[in-house]
Amino acid sequence: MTKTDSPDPEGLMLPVPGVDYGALDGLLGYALRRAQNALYLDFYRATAEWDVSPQRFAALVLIARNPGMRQGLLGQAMGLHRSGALRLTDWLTAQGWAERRDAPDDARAWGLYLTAAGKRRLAKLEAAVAEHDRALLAALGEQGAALKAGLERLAWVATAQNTAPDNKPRRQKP
Amino acid sequence: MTKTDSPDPEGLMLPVPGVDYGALDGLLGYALRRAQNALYLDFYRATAEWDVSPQRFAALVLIARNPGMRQGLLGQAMGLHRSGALRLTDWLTAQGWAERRDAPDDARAWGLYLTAAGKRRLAKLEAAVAEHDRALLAALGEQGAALKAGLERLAWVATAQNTAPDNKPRRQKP
DNA sequence: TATTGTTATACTCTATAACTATA
DNA sequence: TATAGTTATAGAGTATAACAATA
Repeated sequence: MTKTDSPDPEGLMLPVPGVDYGALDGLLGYALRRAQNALYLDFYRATAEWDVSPQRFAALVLIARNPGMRQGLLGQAMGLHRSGALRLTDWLTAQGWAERRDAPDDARAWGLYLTAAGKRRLAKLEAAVAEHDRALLAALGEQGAALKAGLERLAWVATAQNTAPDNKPRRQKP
Repeated sequence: MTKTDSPDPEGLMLPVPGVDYGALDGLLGYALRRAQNALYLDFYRATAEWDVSPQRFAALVLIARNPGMRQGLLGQAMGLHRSGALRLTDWLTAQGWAERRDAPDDARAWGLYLTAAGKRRLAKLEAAVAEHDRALLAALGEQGAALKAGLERLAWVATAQNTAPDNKPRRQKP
């Protein structure tokens, strides 16, 4: 008789001893992917109690700081397609954390607002996330601030290459 | 009559003027996400001609550098579940770029190898990716090397927090 | 009993396309 | 004709669970 499979989450993109990573080890992009993978898992650990993904956390913050914002603007700020912003908003309203109200100046649009429950949830999440980030920066020491500045510059540089006038036609994401 | 929707890829996680990002702007994790988003789109632009995702590119490199490697080891190296490694391998073999051969020492396992076509495709991809990375590093100047080192340290630090003996139980990825 | 790989299934994320109502 | 949001659908990506063959 075979044992029932144990849960097998993995997800840790650790370098495996004995595996040759070839060109990957030299790539800035691969280092970035490894770091993002590790931070993603760490974010989940830090917020395990509240079960909210980084994306949904970001949406809560944006709606809280920009009450009445349009669904489409939320999508634009988060790099999402309209349909993605719709599903994200659906989820937040289903949790009872956000609500759609008619926009006064445009009958086609909604204004998004956090509910009282949403504000309470966000307050807990923000505390956990801030503590998590603080612990990371502390572990990195003085390298931390430089790293954050470097990442911001990298985002800018990569975007500039992507939107340069003379580059090849852009392909859709898969 | 309504116009047919034009394609609407978006995906650019640019800061939107007039939107207040609140706590997000201060978080290392959010800076990392923005950078990864920008680099991801830039990778696609640089490799548009060959239509291979970063993940599939990494799999090609790993199989090329570790001929005969097990499917499970590929998954482990890439942070994938067994079933994910299976689907990735299925896709690579369907393209005619990789093949499964019986492992000599274990009748349950496969050894993975690139085909001649797979090696040719990888050579083109590696050239494009290396050039892409070189351009990025050049744009970053002396900050580039420090950034890469910082990312590697960040991955290590976040993993250490995640696997520390006294932390809370880990939740599954969503 | 544990491991390798498979099959089947499901959920999330994100896209495309076509549609409605409004501007 | 363009925009805000919706619906329906599809494809990655990744997970769970149960299974067979082998170790």
